[in-house]
Amino acid sequence: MLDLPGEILEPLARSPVARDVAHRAGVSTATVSRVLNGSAGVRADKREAVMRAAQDLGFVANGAARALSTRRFMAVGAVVPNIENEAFVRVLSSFQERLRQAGYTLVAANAGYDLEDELREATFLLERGVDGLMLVGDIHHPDLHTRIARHGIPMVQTFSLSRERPCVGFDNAASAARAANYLIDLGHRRIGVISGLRKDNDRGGARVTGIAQALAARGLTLAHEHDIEISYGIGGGRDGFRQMLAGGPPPTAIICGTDQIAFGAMIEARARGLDVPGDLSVIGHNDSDFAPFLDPALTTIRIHSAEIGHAAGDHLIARMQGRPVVRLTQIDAELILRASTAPPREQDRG
Amino acid sequence: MLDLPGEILEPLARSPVARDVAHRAGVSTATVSRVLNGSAGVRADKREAVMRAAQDLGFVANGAARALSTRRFMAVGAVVPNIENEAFVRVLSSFQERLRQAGYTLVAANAGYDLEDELREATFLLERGVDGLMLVGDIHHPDLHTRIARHGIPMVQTFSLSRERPCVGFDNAASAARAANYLIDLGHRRIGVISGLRKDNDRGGARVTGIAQALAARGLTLAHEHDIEISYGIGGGRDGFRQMLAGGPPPTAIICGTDQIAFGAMIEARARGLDVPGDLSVIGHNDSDFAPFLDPALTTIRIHSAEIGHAAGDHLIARMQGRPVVRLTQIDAELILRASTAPPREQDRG
DNA sequence: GTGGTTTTTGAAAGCGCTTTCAGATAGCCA
DNA sequence: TGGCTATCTGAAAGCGCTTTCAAAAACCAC
Repeated sequence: MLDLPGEILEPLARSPVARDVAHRAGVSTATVSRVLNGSAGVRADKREAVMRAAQDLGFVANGAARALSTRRFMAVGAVVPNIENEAFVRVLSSFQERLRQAGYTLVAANAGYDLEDELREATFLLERGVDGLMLVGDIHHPDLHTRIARHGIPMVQTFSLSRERPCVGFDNAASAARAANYLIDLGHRRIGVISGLRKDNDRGGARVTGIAQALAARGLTLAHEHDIEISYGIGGGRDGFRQMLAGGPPPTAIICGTDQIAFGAMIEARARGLDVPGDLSVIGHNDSDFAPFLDPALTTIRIHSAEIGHAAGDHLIARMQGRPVVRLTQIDAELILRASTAPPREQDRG
Repeated sequence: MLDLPGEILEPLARSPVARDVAHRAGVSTATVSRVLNGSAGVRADKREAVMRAAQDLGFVANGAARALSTRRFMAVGAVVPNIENEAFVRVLSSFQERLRQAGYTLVAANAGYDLEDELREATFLLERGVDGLMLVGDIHHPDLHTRIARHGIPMVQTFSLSRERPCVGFDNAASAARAANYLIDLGHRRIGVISGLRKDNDRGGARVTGIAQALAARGLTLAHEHDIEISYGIGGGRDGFRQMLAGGPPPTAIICGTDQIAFGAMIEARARGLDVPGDLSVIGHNDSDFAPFLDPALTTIRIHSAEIGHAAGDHLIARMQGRPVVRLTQIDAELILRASTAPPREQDRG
C-alpha cells in the first residue's frame, strides 16, 4: 500500500435547487415541479424554459425532499441470509431488475442466518424509509412482523411457502422429496443428506424433513449418521462427506443442500477412491453455473431464482401501487437429471 | 403458479412521528431529537421519559426528513459492471460491511459493461442523494465526473489504478505480465489469452496489454489468433479455447480473464484430448472458491477483493467525514501457483 | 435570599420538494 | 368586443426532522 501524505480532496459546492431553476426559467417552483414530474397542464413554452434551465444548471431533484413530500422513498429493502451466496445474488439481481424498471431502488442487507441480525438489518432498512421489504424464508424474529406492520409497508417472503404471509417460493420439502424418490426409484436404499446450517433456516430444515418423509413412505429411514449438517461451501461438502463415511456403512446416494456442497462431496468421494455415480450418486441444489460442467455433470434441483426475484418484485410493486395481488406464488423447483446419479451397484440394490 | 383471486393486503396506519413522542413525554420535538441522537445536555428524567415514549409508540425517525434536515443521506452508492460476478459481489460485500459499521447504507447498481448504462445508474443513485459513490475501473462516461462533482460527493474507483482520481486497486497490466513471465520462465513460447469483453473495460484491456508487453520484452509475440475475446462464463471459456485452436498451432499456455473462463477452457482442452498441464498450462484470474478444487487445481491471479472493498469503504467514509485520505491505495494481486501450470513438453520449449 | 453563571428547554426557522387552491390568462363563441 | 369557460400558474402550506437562539430553570457562592 502506497503511503502518500494524507490530503483532503474536493471542496463542496452547493448544488442547484428547484428555486434556482425556477428563477432561471422565470417561473415558480410549482411549475418546475410539474414539468420535472411530467404532469400535464404546463404550456409548451414554459415547459421548454424549465427543461433548458434544469439542463443548464445540471439540476437534480433532492431525493430526501421529494421523499418527505410524497411520503414515498421509491426504495425497497431486501434482507438475505448471505449476500455472497449465488442463489441469493441471482434473486437480488432479478428482483432489482424489476424494481429498477418501476423506478425503485434496491437496498440489500445481509442477515447471516441469524434472526437477531436479520431484525437489526431490517429495522435499519425500515428506518431508511423503504417502501417495501423482501425477506428470505418463513422464520423471522417475532418482533419483525410488528415493526413492518407499524410502518405499514408491504413485505414478501421468498424461497419458501408460507401459510400466513405473502410469499414467492416453492415447497422445499416436496422438491427434496422428489429427489429422494428419484433415488429410491433408481434402487438406492442408503441415502444420505448433507445440508448447510439449519438453525433459523426453514429451507434447509424442510428439505431434510422432506427427504426423511419420502424415505419413510417407502419403508426406509434416514440414518442419523447419514444426516450431516455443515457450513456452506465446497470445503463444507468435503468435510461433510468425510464425516458421513466415519459413521458405519456408507450411503450409495446423497442429496446436498447446494451444488457447492455436492461438488465438495464429489471431490472427497473421488479422493477416497469412490466412483461417482458408480459407487455414489450425488444430487445438488440450485443448478449453479458450474453444475453442468462438473465431471460427472451434476444432477441437481434447479431453483428458478430469477423467476422468484421477478415475481417478488412484481408482487411488491403491485402492492406499493395499491393493486391487488395473489398472496402466494409458487415457482416449483425442478429436478435436473445429469450424470452424477445412477442405479447403485448390484449388491446395494433395494 | 397458484391462481388465487387477487386481494388487497394490509391497510396502512399512520406511524408515529416525533411530535407524538414529544407529546407523550411532555417535551418538545427538539428534546426528542436531542435524546434520539444522543446529544448531551438533556436532563436524565426527560431523557428517560422520551426513551420510554419512543419505545411505547414504536417510534422510528423518518429517514427522509432527517436526510433533508441534515443534508446527509447516510447512504453510499456503488455501480459495478455485473452485480452477479463473483469478484464484484465480494467487493460489494466487504464494502458494505465497512459502511454498515459506520452507519451507512449501501445501494448497489448494475452497469452491464456499458458506459451509458453506468452513467444512467450512477445518475439515478445521485438523485437518490447518496453521500458517496464507488465505481469500478478508470473508464467512464465523460459526463459522469462532472455530475459527481456537481453533487460535491466523494467518489472512489476500484480494481484498477488511476492517475487522476481516487482509487483502490492494482496494476492489472503488471499482474498479468507477472503471470506471463512465469509462463515464459517455465519455457512456454506460444502463450494465448482468453479475456472477457474489453470494450469499456480497462481491466481486461490492461491485462492483455500487460501480457503482450511481457512477451515482447522477452522477444515473443502474442499471436493474433491466440488473442481471444469472449463473453464471460464457463461457456465463454469453452468457446474461446475452441476458437483459439481453430487458428494455427495451439498455444502451450493460456491466461484467462476469470477462473470461470479458465475452467471452460480446461474442459474444452480435455474434450479435445489435451492434458492440463501436460499439453496446456492454464492460469485464471480472481481465485474463485472452486479454483483450488478443480482437477488440476487452478493456478490463478488472486485479486484481494475483500481488501479492496474494505479499503474503498474506509476511503469513502473518511472523505465523507472530512478526514484526510491517500488518493491511491494499491492492493496487489498475487499469483497463486497450483497444478494447472507446468513446463511445456520438450519439443515446445523455448 | 441574591446576582451571576451554567444547564436545559422549547419556539421557530429552515431543509427542498410537492400539491392544493385560488387567482390570472387564454380561448371561444356570440 | 364582451362574457364565460377551460387552462395555466404561483403563493403558500405542508412533509418530519434538526438546530439555532433566546428564554427558563437550576445551580452556586456569597
